[in-house]
Amino acid sequence: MKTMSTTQHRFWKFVELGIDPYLDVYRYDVDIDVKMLKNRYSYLGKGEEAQEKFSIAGRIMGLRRHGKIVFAVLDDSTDTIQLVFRYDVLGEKLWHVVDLLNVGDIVGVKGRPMRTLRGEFSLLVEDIKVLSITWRDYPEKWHGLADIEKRYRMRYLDFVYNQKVRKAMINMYRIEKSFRDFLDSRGFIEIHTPKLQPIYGGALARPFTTKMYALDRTVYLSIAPETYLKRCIVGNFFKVYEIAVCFRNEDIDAQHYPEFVQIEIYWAFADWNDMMKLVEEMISNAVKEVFGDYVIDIDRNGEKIELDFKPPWKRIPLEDSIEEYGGIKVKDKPLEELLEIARQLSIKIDDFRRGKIIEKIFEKVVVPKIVQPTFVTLFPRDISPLARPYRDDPRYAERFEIYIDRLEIGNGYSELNNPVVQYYFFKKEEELRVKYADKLSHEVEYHPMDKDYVRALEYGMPPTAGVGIGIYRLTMVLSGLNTIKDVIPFTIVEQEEFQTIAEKHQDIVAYYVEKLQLDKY
RNA sequence: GGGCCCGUAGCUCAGCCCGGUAGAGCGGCGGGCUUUUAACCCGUAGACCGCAAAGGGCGGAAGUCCCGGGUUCAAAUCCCGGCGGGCCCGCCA
Repeated sequence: MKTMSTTQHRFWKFVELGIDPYLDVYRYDVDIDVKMLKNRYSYLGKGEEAQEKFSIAGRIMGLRRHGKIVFAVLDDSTDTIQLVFRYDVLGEKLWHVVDLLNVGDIVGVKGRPMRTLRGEFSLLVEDIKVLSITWRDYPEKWHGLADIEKRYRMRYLDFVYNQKVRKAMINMYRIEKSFRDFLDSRGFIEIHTPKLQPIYGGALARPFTTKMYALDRTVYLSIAPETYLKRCIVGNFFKVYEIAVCFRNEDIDAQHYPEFVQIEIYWAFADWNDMMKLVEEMISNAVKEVFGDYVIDIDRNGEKIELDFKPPWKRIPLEDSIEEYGGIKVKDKPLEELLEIARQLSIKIDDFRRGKIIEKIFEKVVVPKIVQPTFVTLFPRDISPLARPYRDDPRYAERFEIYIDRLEIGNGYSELNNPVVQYYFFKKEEELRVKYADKLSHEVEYHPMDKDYVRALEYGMPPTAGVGIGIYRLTMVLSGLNTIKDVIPFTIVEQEEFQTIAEKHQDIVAYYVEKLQLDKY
């Protein structure tokens, strides 16, 4: 808003006209949405008007004033439509209202569908009701809201202005719905696991800690639902999943955010191969449902990418991929040679497990080259403490990761159901933690010992396959967005100093205190 | 944790390198225009503070160009520190 030293606030002009939406208007009868209206009257020719009247409501996104005719753009969240306000149609009184409109105001309008001489489908407005006003100026129409800081600070404006972000929100909802429908049709049920846990686990990450006053103890925010969903398997829920919020106290970048959503699926009597089939079917099915085809075109910062989700996806063992994509042989190489390869690739190694080094090399030379949906299989056993050793060679785990457009989207394996080996792996993880603790402080994470989980396995877990798929990352890839924060509805920003309208305009505060008798009741 | 970049009117930005009274477009306000599509044309206020206000006012102040210091006759501009945001690297998906 303007500073009020030279101008009366627009609000008072509405009051003069006898309009105060906060006092007068509590609802508005909408009888069609813009998308449907446009479809129904697509046949209208230039200059033609329909006879039926419709009421629609939404936000004014543009105003073009031409004297006794005004064109506006209304966004009702399904689509936008041009409104035509004509003096001769509206009459003196309503014309004053149109005169006061600003971009950002919320209105309900009633009128007849028409097509202008220039061919623009419109609503010829016969009645208008102001449902809410904006007290702040909206961004410039051409650039919209471009400042990145403001976009995250005022995400509601980002939603209004940035179609790609808006679409991503809808895409994400539809993908999740598609996953749920798909799993439901196969007999899976969703179970919500605790977000507050006494022992964190199911992934290797630094947790958030918080205080639970009821029990006077420290608890961890869930870093993954895995160990609880597998307890469900032990509990004879043989097909379970959860679309779970996970918290990991790590840094933020274009691919990571401390709070994120993933779907984890556990399927008893199946192994990793079954799970890969399920995953490629589930994701490709969702892509087809949401985007209409298995093959989709992505615009990533002007770079055109075609992604083909039609099953089956490429499968390649991790060590083979390093050779295929990077021309480097790592299979059966001694540790010293692996370290030398890492050094030449200028990879900093501070965790000297063989598998970790191979994984690093993989991330450096292979990941930036995988564009089409791909399963990378056979991960080193020593960095997979919850996975089952590969049946043909115990140096590997029956584990796969899903890569799409150079991003790790998911991770799955034949679940380790042997409580004795599970305990042994946890013990090893503990030792690693101790070994590197003083050297690296918080830099390297290991899976903590979880005896309660081991006991659950001791009651007998069937052979089971599991997978986790990052919903934000998948949505980000499918929406052509470059940073994960763009698909997260609201991200954290530091507090900022600013004044509210009430702080700036005591006269308006006084008006409402009087009108609503706020000081009396 | 390390490196780099950005912060100027409600919005989008220029000005900074090379110090000399703070700019444009959009938006606002006033006027014109009954078929526009970032409409157009004319005029105008607006960057900090205070006071007035049924109507576009009055006054202060060389003064917050994110904030605080410094250099200088003079700082939006140069230097140092901080705050906020972004990008890259390390770590987690």
